[in-house]
Amino acid sequence: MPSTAPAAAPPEDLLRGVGLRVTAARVAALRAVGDQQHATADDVLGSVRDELGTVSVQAVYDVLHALTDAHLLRRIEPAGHPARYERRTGDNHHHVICRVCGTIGDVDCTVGHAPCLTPNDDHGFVIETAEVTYWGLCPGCSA
Amino acid sequence: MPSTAPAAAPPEDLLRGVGLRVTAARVAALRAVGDQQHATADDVLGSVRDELGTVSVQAVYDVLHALTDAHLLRRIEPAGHPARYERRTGDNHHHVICRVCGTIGDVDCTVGHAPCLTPNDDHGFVIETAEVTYWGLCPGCSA
DNA sequence: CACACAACTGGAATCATTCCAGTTTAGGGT
DNA sequence: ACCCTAAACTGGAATGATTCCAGTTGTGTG
Repeated sequence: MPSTAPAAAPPEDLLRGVGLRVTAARVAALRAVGDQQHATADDVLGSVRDELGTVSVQAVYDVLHALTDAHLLRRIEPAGHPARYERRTGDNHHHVICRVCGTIGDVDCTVGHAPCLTPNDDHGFVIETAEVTYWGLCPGCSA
Repeated sequence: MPSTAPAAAPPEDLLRGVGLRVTAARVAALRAVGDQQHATADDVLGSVRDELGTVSVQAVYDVLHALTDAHLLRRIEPAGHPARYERRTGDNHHHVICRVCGTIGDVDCTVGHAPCLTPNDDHGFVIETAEVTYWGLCPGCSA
């Protein structure tokens, strides 16, 4: 058995698996992001409130931070848009973003794999990750 | 003679070259970003005020937008940081950013060139640009 | 089953940026 | 040279996303 539960596992198990307390807000948030990939904090707030009634704004931000720190979620911050959260973590994938409507799609690393991970001149930086964002128009907006 | 003035040309000529009115604020902002590559709006505001005395916050944002729209500046928006502006435009270069201090370095496109420009699965998007950001630690912060 | 600390509440604050209505100014036209 | 109009700038208020804070609640360990 793997030490980390698969993403399909029940939210409760995912939380215990990374040593986080199981709370209603966390379970609901995890499910919300599962249902709506690339959800904003506000989207999550909406879903969680639908499910639990009242939840504070702060709780949602706290939850999203805790889950992101535990690598159960990944945060992406497209220029000019509020942060978005997704369940696919740890697989170095990238994103296509529509300039018009902001729709986001997942893109697996291109040409071979991880081609952009090593810049020619790294300025002496110790590089941890390379993030690729494709900007363009989604099928709907290009019509 | 080329239709676009080289970046080394006096700010006044650059502005006329793209059909923008020559104003003190624009000239000063252009010089400020030339002096301090990857400057924030606030940095530019500081420099411009040093040079001209009083300038409104709004004027600096207006100027930065006008210059960016005219491709005399390029705006970069690193996740979790205020926007930054640079003079190198039109050459599809990328950036290394220090997770600790936020220092930014320019990186020419890597392996061969433009390797990440075409994703395998583009989700039907019409892709305009690919943006690569390397996250890591700068020489100072990795010590 | 109690208790300590993690998580949550609600309200105010912050930061970068934008909106707005009124004033000034660059530069083409006479 | 100087008018005049659209473009640029002023200053103050507003916005949206996110965070800070002090007090309350709840999870799960001992």
